[in-house]
Amino acid sequence: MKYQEAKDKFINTWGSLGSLWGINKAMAQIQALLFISTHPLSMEDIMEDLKISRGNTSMNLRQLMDWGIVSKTLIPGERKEYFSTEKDVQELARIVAKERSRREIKPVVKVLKEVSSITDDGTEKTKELIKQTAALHELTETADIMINKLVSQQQNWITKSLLKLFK
Amino acid sequence: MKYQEAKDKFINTWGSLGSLWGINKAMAQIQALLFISTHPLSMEDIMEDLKISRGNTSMNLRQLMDWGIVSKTLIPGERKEYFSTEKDVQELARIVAKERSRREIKPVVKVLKEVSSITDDGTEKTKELIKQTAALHELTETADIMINKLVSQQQNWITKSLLKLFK
DNA sequence: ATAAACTTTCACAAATTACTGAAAGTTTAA
DNA sequence: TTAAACTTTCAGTAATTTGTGAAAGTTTAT
Repeated sequence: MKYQEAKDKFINTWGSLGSLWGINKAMAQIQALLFISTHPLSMEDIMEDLKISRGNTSMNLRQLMDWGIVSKTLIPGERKEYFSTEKDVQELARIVAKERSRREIKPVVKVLKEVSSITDDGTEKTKELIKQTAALHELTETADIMINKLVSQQQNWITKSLLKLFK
Repeated sequence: MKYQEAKDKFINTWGSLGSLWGINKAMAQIQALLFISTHPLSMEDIMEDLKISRGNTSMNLRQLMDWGIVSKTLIPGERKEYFSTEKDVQELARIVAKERSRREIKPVVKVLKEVSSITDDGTEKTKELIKQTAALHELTETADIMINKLVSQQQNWITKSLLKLFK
């Protein structure tokens, strides 16, 4: 497999994986492209390489910047804006986990908590609703906390100890 | 908040959370409905409660059964088929994690491995591609292993120890 | 064998989501 | 202050995903 083929394969695969971490295809592809690039790229570069429109590129770059994954890099003497992505995968994972937690998991945990706190009127169906949503609440919250912790600060240390523990 | 209101809120919220674990809205809602029901439901029951068509109900139930989350429950003397879902949230989490790993993460890990194994032709861009995809490969594989382990067998014990560790 | 009771399939429709391209907006240099 | 170089916005379009409903299929009782 040659460079170009490998590159395309990586960008495509990573692009379709996007849905798994909650971002769209173009966004994931732009990130992938920057991730394996040796230098910051301009909007023009990205458009050409991925064959997507100016508007699409602009909007997705903006989103990636909102997520804190991509940043503008000014190149001295150049008028154009250049973009580059966080290159440390651990840091990348940290950012993604944090953002998803904030945007998607937290609101659900909140609703589960509310629902599981309704007053028990003694009927079987109410008891079941309370019991099951409470269980889900606990699970979701626990998973959220763990993912965030796992993925953050003490990473290397914890990752290694846990892997040992699990083997 | 009364029973009906709480129930609707739960079903809707859980439904929109669906995308997070890779299933569509109707599928997540059906699962949610079964999850808080005190007894197995027929297709008719589900259609009426969620106001979705027969075809939609049938297809999504089938998918839920493919995932191993929902099963047919025959009620003696009844002609109709009844459906119920796994009620243990831990078991539920285990199934979902396993399926997603199999369907989505594994293939990506495979591609990352391939791409990071291309022959190094000495150019800077090839070195970068190899280096970055290798890092991603390691991270993805580690995350996959950990999630699967976390979510499986020794759950209670491990969950508790880890929560203590992290507090 | 027949028909009633029920489920599945699938062509088409509706809804949602993503993309385009051109116009409007912004910044910089002279 | 003007105009060139560049970026953003957004209305309209395209692509994708999800849902419908009726016809076809299956099972069961008689």
